[in-house]
Amino acid sequence: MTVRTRFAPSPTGHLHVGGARTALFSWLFARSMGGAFILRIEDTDTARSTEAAVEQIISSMAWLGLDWDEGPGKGGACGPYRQMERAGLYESAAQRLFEEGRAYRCYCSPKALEDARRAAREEGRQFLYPGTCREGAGKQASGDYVVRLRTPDSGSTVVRDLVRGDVEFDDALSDDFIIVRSNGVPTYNFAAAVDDDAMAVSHVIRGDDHLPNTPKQIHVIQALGGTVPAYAHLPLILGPDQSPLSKRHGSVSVEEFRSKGYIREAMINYLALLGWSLDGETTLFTLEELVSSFTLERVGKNAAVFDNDKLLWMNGSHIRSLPGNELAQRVEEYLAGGPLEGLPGSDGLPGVADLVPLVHEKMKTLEDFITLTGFFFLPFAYEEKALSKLLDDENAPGVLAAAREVIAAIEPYDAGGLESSLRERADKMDIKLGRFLQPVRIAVSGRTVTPGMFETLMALGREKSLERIDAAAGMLSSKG
RNA sequence: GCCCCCAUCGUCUAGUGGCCUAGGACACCGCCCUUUCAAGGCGGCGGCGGGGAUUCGAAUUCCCCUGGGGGCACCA
Repeated sequence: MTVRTRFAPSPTGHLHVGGARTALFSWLFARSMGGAFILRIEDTDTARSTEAAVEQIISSMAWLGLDWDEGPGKGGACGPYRQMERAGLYESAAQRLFEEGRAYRCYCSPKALEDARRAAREEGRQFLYPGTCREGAGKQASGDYVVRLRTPDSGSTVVRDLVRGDVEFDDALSDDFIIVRSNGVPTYNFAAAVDDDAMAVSHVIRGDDHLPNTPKQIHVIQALGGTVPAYAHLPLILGPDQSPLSKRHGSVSVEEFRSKGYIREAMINYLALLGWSLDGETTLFTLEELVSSFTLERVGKNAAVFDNDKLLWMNGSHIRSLPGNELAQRVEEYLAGGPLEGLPGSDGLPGVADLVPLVHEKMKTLEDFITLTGFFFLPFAYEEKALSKLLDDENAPGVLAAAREVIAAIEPYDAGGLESSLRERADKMDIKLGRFLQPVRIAVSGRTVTPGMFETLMALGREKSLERIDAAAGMLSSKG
């Protein structure tokens, strides 16, 4: 059997990390089985769906590297891949079911049903559509109607789930649900099932919240005479307080993480481990490694809390394993379009490629590049903490004067020479290197944390270094 | 209320009856390295929700309870 999976988001907002995780698992499964991955846009909720959201989702998926074999912008044998463009299919499917007596028209007013529902709730019992229009109601030829699927009154429907095992639902507890609204638009459970069948989806991989819907979809597919696919319901992703992850927990969209300087490798790796594990030992994976080791059998059943700390650590780890030139490229891309674009490297300033090697191992996000190296290309300013440390250091004036002398005199001006001469000078003054370098660091960068001092002095250049040291020394002496 | 799912360190998890005095990772705390900060190395803290049952033996099997979550729409 050919494996065909699909990711079917409804375009009502950005791609959420939960959705991304679902997409990733579907993608991984398809890729690992040599199957096809389909992207299908479920935009039947016309009130909430937007074109901008479609574009957002597509761009987030592309950024993550989750490419699809069939879908928007790609085409495919089972298209179109947007449900609103497939209206005819649902219509004819519903018509067929109606003609075969597997579905019927229901003329009950929404108001009457709502009242009955409320009454049932107040009495504490579950409301089930009573089947008022089930038999012979088609004769009633006037008024709005919806189409309902005739479902079994007894027996049970078993969902064969690859992560949960078999889950049994009592058919007596479900009713004849609506498959076509009075406005002619199909409902989710109908459209999704028709499409899964029409697109020959072999494995439906989706969030846990869809498990209770599954028997309905199975009923649709069976009524259609189709083949019921295998299902795999993934556990939910929770926020730190164990409630379902939502905006109030902070960043939840892939786009937000991207703009905060997270890289796709880390995002993918982290998401993969949210609900899946290889052996409990291996934590760092490349996309290729995930493809070769992913299996549905290793997907866990319990909901997982999204841990920003671990993601951050993992991002740093993946940044560190990027080749230097690749990281520089990512930083350039990250800066592109922002206020800093083109600033590093302009006007004799050190460029991104010059600076990246100095901070490569310190960066946890691409955004860190800016905080770590900003003093090279942004207008000089002291950090408050750094300034007070400089002011409090009684060695500062002497050290600055000595360092100035060394830096001004050294020939050639290189990191090795700088290091040995500065070390020698610190030695002579009987000051430990760390204490000696700190005032210089602050004078030159305005910060207490910088890349290695000698590399920093090199990247900044002799002239600028001296300039800043002189400014600091001047400030110190005028202050008394 | 009814139906369904889930339950190992704070978090992500390994674990499928003896290899578990429960392993790894993040976080946290020490120490080492060191030019600041990271990174790295070493060590530490910390967990099987509760009760029954099966068994020579349960984290692992079964039942109940508790807790958390999902669903019960002309939303998806």
